[in-house]
Amino acid sequence: MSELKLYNTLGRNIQNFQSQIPKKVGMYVCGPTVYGPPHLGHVRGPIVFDVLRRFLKYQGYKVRFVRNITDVGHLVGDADEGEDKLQKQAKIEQLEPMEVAQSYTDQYNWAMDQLNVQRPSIEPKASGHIIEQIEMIQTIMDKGFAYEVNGSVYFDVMAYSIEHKYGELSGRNTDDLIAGAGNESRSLEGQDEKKSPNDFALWKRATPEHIMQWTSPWGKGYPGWHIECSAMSAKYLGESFDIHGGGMDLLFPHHECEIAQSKTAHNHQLARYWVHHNMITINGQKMAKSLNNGIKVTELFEGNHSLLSRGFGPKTLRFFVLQAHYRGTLDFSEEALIASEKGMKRLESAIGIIKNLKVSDESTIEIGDVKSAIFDALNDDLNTPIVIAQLFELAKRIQIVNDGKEKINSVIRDEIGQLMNEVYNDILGMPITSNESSNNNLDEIMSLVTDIRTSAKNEKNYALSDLIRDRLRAAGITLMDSKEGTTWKID
RNA sequence: GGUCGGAUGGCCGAGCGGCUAGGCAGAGGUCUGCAAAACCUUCUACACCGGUUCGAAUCCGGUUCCGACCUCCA
Repeated sequence: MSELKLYNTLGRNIQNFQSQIPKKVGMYVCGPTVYGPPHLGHVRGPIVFDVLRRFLKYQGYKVRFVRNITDVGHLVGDADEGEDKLQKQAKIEQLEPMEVAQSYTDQYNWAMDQLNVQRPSIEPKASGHIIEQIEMIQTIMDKGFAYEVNGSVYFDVMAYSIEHKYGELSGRNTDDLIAGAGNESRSLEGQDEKKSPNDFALWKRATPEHIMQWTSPWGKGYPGWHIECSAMSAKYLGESFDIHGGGMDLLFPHHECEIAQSKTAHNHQLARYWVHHNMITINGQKMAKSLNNGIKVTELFEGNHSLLSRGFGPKTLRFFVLQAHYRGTLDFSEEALIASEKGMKRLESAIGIIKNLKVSDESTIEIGDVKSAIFDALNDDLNTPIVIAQLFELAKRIQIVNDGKEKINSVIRDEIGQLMNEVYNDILGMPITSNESSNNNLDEIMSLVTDIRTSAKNEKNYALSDLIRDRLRAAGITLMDSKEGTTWKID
């Protein structure tokens, strides 16, 4: 089997993956800011990194997967004038800020469970790591890379730039940033306190009405936008670890700042592989809270949205996401979702007939080529669309055998079953639903009903047979007639 | 304005020098009392203009359009 290769944003090329410690991987992924219900945009990253995590595990790695919860709240855009997001929501809802954060955290985790995204090994909260963040800020200050002004602490990008390259990840240079900064009118709070427009806050002085604030060596305040990830990743994964993941929109400034903070505090690189997934777009535009074009996960599941005529299951959403490569944008539409859903069902119906395939002594089909194509694709920067295409190829071969055009022996049949299970279920994280009903009573009843209908059909009493079919359909059960008899499924 | 990505058939999406994925939709067919489902077969592409090459969707240059980031965001 070939080696895993990943596109590393740090270096902007495909690189062979090698873990720092043999057979162990430390992985940090930026989690949600819990100030609103989960929407479609929140979904792609977790699914992508879940597949990466599952694939690493499949290859025998022990993975420690850390995904944070940002519950401290950051400054919001122009309309909200420096008010803490969580505080703002709290006022609206008349709740404790932590109650709001907890509620959205629960909603987020519920959505992740629905999507079959495995829970992180550790899910640290920013609010629970204020001490670690303060300590890290202090270290950065002690080393001369940060300064205090009026109870706020800023990172000194100029001082950092003497020995380091601020912009190594995002490909920006500080001059361009300054040129760009003056371009539009952005009157961020505290801009004038900074030595350079490039400097970013490590600690922010809190105004009295700020609910979420903590005591620090610089007075009451709250941590800056980027320090939590640096502090918490170091605590749980070490000062240098293997993979740091996140959305492309976090590349700058968030990840760039994390690198600067960690390099100055710890004297070595933060993560060795930076993996960024692209956005889900809607009508070609990214979906974001700030653009107000988001579809909530619950709206998608329930079909309760102007762009949807009905609901779509979490599995469909997961399949939809995995049908595109993680580094490209993925354009959302109901039409595309329907396409994924139908394809997924077709694939799964093929999976469902594997165990019923008639075996011969010999096999006229092989699957070695498909198997190697699948693992080559996974190793090639996690090319899940090709993996899925190969699974369809496998489905095709299953059907050909089922139609009696080719033969299969029990060895190959079991191999197909195992491959499907490993790839589709274990690695892609698509749970294979069993066709067998867990309800024996229902089986008995349906068996009776279909028998009645079959005898009605035999007597050419089509009025009765169609009535049964229509009534069952209304109840959510679809009957399918074939030569072998009538089968049924619950929609 | 700066930095970085894109433009593939009706839609979603792979591919990254020759073998021209895959899914959905469309068309035809098998099956069927009729349906549905399932299965089989099949038609539509590489934004535009040059160049390199025996050969380009794929490499190079230019043009047009689109997006992301530079301000919280997955």
